Amino acid sequence: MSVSGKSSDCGNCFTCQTRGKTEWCVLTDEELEIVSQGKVCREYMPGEVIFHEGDDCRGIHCIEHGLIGVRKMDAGGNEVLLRISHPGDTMGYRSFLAGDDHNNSAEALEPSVLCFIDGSTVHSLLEMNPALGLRFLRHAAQDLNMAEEKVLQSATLPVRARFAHLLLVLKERYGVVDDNGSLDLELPLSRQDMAAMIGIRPESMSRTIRSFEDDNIARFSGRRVQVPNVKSLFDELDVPEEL
Amino acid sequence: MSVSGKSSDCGNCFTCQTRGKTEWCVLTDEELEIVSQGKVCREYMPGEVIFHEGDDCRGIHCIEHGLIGVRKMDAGGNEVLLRISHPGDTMGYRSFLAGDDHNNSAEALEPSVLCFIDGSTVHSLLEMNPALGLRFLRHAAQDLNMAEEKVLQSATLPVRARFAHLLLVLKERYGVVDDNGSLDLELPLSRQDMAAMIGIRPESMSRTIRSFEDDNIARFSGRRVQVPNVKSLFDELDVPEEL
DNA sequence: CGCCAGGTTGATTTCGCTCAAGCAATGTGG
DNA sequence: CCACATTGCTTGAGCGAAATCAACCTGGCG
Repeated sequence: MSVSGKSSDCGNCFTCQTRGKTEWCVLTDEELEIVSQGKVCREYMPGEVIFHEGDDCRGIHCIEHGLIGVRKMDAGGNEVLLRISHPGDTMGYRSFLAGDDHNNSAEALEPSVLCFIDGSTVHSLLEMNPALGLRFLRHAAQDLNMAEEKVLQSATLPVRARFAHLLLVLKERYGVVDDNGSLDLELPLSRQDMAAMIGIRPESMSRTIRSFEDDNIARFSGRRVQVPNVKSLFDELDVPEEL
Repeated sequence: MSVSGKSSDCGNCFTCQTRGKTEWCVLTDEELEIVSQGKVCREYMPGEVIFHEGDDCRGIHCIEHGLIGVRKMDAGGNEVLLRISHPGDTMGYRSFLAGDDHNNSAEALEPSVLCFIDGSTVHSLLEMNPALGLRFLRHAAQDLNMAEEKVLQSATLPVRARFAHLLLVLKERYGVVDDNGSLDLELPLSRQDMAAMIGIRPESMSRTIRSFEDDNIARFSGRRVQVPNVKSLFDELDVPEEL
C-alpha cells in the first residue's frame, strides 16, 4: 500500500488539483477545513464499483483524479452509460439532495481517486454557505440540459450522427486538432461503453465504425482515432439533405 | 376581456390554489408580497406559445392553472415533447439560473394562466431566502432523475413498453381506478403529442394503440381510455420473458 | 497451453419509418 | 344549406436501419 498513514496524500483539499473548478470553490478556508475533516478518500481500480443503483446515499463523491462511468440499467438488464465524469466532478449530489437512494451506479473506468464527503458535513456546509447550494443548482441545471439534449438526440438522430456527436464531445477533452483540420483522438472508452453511451448494441458500434472507415471519415486502430477532416463529423450531424 | 382591472383575479399569490405545492411555499409573507408585485399574469389559449427555444430568459413562469407542454426540437425540425407541466410547476428556472437562453419551448395545451416573475425579483428572493434555492435544487434533482429515466427508456424499451409506461404515468393524474383492477383514463394529450412524448411518429402511435386494442389491453375512443386490467400495462414493461 | 472477454463479421429478422391514401370531424365562404 | 378546404387520425405497402443469432478471431492471462 503506497498510501502512507491515513489520507495524507489525497486528503488535502487545499492543494487539490481540482480546486477552483468545482462547486467547492466557493468555500472559505474554514469551511474547506470542515470538508477535509469530514471526508474519506479511496482509490478505485478499473471496473471497481463506487456505488450501485439502489444503494442508499450517505453523502457525495468528488473525483480527485481518474475517470468514472455513470451507468443506469432497466429491469430487463439493459444498460446505458449516461455519462463519464472527470476530476473535479461531483457525483451523487442529486440523489443525496433529493433524499433518494442512488438512482444510477458509478464505476471506475481508469484507476481513480475519489473523496467521499459525509452527508451531515454536506448539510452543515449548505446551511453555512448558501452560495454552495446555488453552485449545485447551476450544476444540476446544466446536467439537466445535457440529459434533455440526449433524450432529443436518441429519439431523432440516426446512429451515425449520434456517434459523430460522441466523437466531437470526446474531442474537447481527449482530442488534439492539427493546424489543418485533422484530429487525433485517444478514446477513453471501450467500444462497448461507447455503444452504451449512444444506446446501441456493440455489434452496431462495430458496423458504424466500419462505415466511418469506409467513408474515410475516420480511421480507428484500438483506441486511437484519426479524423482527417473534422468538418466531416459535423456533416454527419445534419440528417436530411433535401432538394 | 373578462379580466377586470389589472391582475386582481390571478394576481394574488396568497390565495393561489397552488400555493404550498410549489417551491414558493418557503417564502414569508413579506417575500410573497414581493413576488406579487414583481409578477405579471397572463392567460394563454391552447396552441399559444409561452416561450420559444432560444428566446432569452428574463425570469421564470409559474403555472396557476391549465396544462403546458414543454418541447424541444433539433436541427432537422424533429420535435420531442419532453414533459407536460401542471399547475404549481415552475418553468424556465433552469435556463434562468444557468444564465442561458431558453433551451426548450413551452406551449399551452389547454387554456392556462401563467404568472411570470421577473428575473431581478427572483434574484433578490434567492439572496433573501436561501431555502428557496434549496427548493429549486431539489426540484432540479428530481427533474434530472426523470430525464435520465427517459434516456434509459427510449434507449432500451420497445414502443409498446414506452406507451404502457406513459399511460401508467398519466394514470396518476388523469386516471380513475375502479374497485376491481379496471382503469378509466381521460387523456390530456392528442395522439400526436403522445407520439412526441415517447419519441415515435404519429403513424406508429396509431398502430401501437391498435395493437393494444387487438390484445385487449385497452380500448380507446377519442381521448377516453378503458383499461380492464391495469396489471396488463405493467406486464408490458418487462421485456423479455425468457425460460 | 487453453480459456475467456472484447471485438468483428455475416445472415436473418423485426420494428418502426416513409410515403401515400382514405376518412371523420370541424370550419368557412358563397 | 351545401361545396370545399383543413386538421387529426387511421390504415396499408414497402423499405431500411438496427437488433438478434451465431460464428469466429484476437490478445491477454491464469
